[in-house]
Amino acid sequence: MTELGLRERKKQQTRSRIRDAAIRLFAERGFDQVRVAEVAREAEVSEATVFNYFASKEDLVHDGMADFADGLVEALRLRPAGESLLSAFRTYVLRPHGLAEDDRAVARIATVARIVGDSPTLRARERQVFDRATRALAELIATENNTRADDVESWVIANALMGVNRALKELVHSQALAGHSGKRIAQDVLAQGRRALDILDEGLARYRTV
Amino acid sequence: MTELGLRERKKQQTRSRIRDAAIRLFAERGFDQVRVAEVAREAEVSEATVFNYFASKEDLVHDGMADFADGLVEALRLRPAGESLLSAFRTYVLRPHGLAEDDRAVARIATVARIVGDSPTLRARERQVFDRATRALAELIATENNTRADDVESWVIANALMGVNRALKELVHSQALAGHSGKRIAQDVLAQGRRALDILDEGLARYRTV
DNA sequence: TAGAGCCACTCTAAATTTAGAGTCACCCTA
DNA sequence: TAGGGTGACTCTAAATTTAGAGTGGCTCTA
Repeated sequence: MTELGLRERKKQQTRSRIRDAAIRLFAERGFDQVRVAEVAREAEVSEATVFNYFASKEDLVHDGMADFADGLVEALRLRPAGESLLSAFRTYVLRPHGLAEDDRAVARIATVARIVGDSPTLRARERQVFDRATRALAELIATENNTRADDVESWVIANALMGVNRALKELVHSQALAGHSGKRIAQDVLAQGRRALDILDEGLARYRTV
Repeated sequence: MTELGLRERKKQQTRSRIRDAAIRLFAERGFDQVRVAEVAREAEVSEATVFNYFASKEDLVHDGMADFADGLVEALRLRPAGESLLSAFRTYVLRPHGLAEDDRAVARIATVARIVGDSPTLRARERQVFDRATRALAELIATENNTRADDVESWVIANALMGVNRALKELVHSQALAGHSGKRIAQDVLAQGRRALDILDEGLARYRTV
């Protein structure tokens, strides 16, 4: 499809080499026991180049995590004119993500999940990433509704939506760690995603009497 | 031994990738049927980079040939003070070249020999390479003897020495093409080398009556 | 608590690679 | 024999990578 030029192709290769090397070393010895210089050496690249591609050591792992979190915000921001927020969210949550056909990706996810789980630094960073995305989402909603940026309603909605997104990510991680197949994980994500969407639709009234 | 830095290591890798790609393509389709742009594509490098490393398309093949020819000149130029030219030449001819332990190198030599044999352009270039080296050797000898650069004696000696060098190269090529082992080739080179040196020692007197 | 060491990260200049346009010799064909 | 196409090779500016010398926070130890 996308005929990439030589320059662009090499950049992708370099980025992959660095990230793969990092994940491999982190998985072996733990995030804090590996220096960035070692990642660079393993990837056959200078330390400066590592920082050209990743803003921080933590980003070597959370690379895609920020993209994942921002992905929701962008999908909602760019939804077709006239479509409701909740409808666009439904589409986004139920979209195909390719895990069913890619067990190697599942294995990578499991590895990353373990690395993150083992490192307080990385868990903190993950919260930060989601927090920032949630903030951005709240601002988007507030803007669309012409309300103040710190409007409580925007925050509640943003948290609810990002919460679902994050919960599904957690689901994928735990399933991947449990060694489940991509196919099964995809099924579970779909089922749990629908349940979450239903809850959002109905609101919390049903919990009032619990 | 030699701890090469990252930059130098990558340059060697790039040079190898280009040369290997070129040899592979030339062996498949012939020297004239392959464009430099294709070599570049196969080596995953821009065309400009190919010319950064090799002055001409022909040098993709004769890469080492010029080094080989110049190697003799340099070895003689840098010989220990006081050692005679012929003595240094003997040392050079009988030096270990590693072919006995490297049958992959022998295979590469055979491939290159076939490519060169099939291309008039490349055969002409090979003659040119040896011619230039012979010229340089003659000048070196003339300089050392304080004679004019076009002194006949220097030329005779230079041609004799380079002739041996070249004959041994031809021997290696034909043996490699015949599929002989590196070990056997090394033995033959040594034996024939000694014979050649003997002839140089004795002079041509023995042929006077033939 | 001062000092030493470690390590993530930054900065700068130099080296290398790339894209792209252009030159030139050669061959082929009308 | 003029004109068009091909392909080796050159040139320039911009992009990328590297070496190497910092900076600054943190921890450990005397």
